[in-house]
Amino acid sequence: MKDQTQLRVVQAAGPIFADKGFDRATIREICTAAEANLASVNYHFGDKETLYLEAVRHAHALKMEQVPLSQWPSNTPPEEQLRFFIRAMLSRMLGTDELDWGTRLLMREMIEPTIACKSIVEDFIRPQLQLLLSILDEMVPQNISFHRKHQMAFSIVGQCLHYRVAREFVNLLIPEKERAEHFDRNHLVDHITEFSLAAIKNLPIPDSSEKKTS
Amino acid sequence: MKDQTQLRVVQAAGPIFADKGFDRATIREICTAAEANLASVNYHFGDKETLYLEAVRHAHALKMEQVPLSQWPSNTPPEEQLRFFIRAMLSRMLGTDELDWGTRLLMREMIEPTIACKSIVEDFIRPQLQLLLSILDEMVPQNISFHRKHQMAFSIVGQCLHYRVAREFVNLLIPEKERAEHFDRNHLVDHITEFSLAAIKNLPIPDSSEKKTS
DNA sequence: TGGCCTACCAAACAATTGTTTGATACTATT
DNA sequence: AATAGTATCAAACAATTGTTTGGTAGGCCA
Repeated sequence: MKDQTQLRVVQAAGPIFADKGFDRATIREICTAAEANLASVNYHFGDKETLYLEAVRHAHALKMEQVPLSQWPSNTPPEEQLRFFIRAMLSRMLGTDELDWGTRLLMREMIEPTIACKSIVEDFIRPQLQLLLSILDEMVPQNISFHRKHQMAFSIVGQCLHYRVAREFVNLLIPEKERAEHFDRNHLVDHITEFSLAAIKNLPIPDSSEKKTS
Repeated sequence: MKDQTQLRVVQAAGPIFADKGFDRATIREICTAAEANLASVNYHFGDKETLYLEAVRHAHALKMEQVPLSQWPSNTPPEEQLRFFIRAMLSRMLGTDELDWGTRLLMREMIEPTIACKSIVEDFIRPQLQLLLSILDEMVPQNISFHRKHQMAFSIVGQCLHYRVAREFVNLLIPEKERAEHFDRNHLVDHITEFSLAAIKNLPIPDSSEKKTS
């Protein structure tokens, strides 16, 4: 049977799309990397855009199978669950540059959404959000509203996201030495966890009354 | 004197680069928008890339003059200063789509830094960070360390950044109605401010001892 | 006036890139 | 064995795009 060139092409396309973007990535480069003929993209996928879509879905499927959502004992206290969650999310985002092209693809979808965006959110993002919400559920009053729980969740996610999205800015803002010493993954997990826990536990709980909006 | 075509080109280039990116934006489109000849880019700027740089610098200069950093009475309590700061930052990020191309350019620089990145950080980002740090200074113990203050600042910035970077994801995750009602600018300012204040005021202050890192 | 420089323009150029084509080997089916 | 279908390939194609060119108009100065 043929040498699975279709598969080789998708696999080669992922990293290339990830770090050069849709436009800068050329079919020629992808096919060369996949050791496939130039025409194989149009033969197997129709055009460049559907190859991109397929590559994103492939990356997404990979992430799903290699990063299981939750895996802690069922009796883990919610505070520790949150720490685990944050650790996992930060790990995914700050992945060493070898194999984090999946995340890079995701970032691109964020600021320049394509058709792949919707399925990514439903299959990949939403389950994570649900998990985070269920952790929060054990720490906040039962009667808290939908949107407040979501706002808290986004506050936590945002803190993690920052170190990926604004990574280059952080590098320029924080001196090398300081960064190596206090902004590595472990310290960031600790900080974000404690910052968030302190916030969650001391947040005022006015749910029905409107708040001052200056 | 000539019709300032050089200026017209930079001005036209900004929005186009912002929403199509460097590659998708064509010199022809820019020149058409600027009502300038196709050759003017190469005549006035040398090549496409330096035009891009000039456009970014131009956008950046505009932002600087139209969004003054702080303007609150000197006796404003730090809690309210923080609220103002967050409001200003969110406003800049969620700007109505007409004139927020400056921010869009910034986003692109974040995830795909060019040579313009460094000067943007120094002239635009760092002053904002300094201002935020000075606000925090009035709310945290004096002896708190450099990196912990910066981590707090990043936690605040990250929460705001999230709603811009992951905007499309939020739109898909939160139903339209809910979003219009509880995720508009005013409500987000309130939430982020209170979340951050609760965190800041209740954060443990272990500065010398290492923390658990699971 | 006559030269000189700058700004501008229409047209052409050269390189890249996505896509198509026609042929060839190979497999499976009848 | 003959046929049909699939996968692969080298080469060509067509469109786009950044860049260059040669020329024109007009201001400025000697």
